[in-house]
Amino acid sequence: MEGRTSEVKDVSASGSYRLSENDAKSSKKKGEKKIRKPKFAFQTRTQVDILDDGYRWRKYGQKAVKNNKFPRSYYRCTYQGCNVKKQVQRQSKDEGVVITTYEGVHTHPIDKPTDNFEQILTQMHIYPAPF
DNA sequence: CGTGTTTGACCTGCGC
DNA sequence: GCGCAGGTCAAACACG
Repeated sequence: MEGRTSEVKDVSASGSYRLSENDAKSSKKKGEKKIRKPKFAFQTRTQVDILDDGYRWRKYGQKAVKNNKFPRSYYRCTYQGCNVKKQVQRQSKDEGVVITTYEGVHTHPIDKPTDNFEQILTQMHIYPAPF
């Protein structure tokens, strides 16, 4: 299987919901105008968990979750200054359903052209933090 | 040669 | 205080 088999129709419909990001990093100062890291959870209907959104990702770990029978994959952006984290988890009920969670925002242009996925990225840009 | 992937070990927080 | 759970990093290896 080549190419991206990512059907984000579910997301386009109404499968995108933002989660509250609790950045427990700057717990020293209080008046710090620290921007929180927006977290996005995408439900994608794909056969493979390797969702290529156009960015470079480096897997840095794989742990199993109790709620899911399948292990969760942890990815991180390899771009300097772009410490964006991505997590991919497969549904135990439906192997065809993959949950992609993006944490943080990219500070660099895409390195690879994407078809409908680029559209999704545009959508997530429309969905800023609920602040 | 560089990049990315893989697995295990390690660290921290919390519960009891 | 110890154990468990979850999460992260590092070294080595494989591949282009």
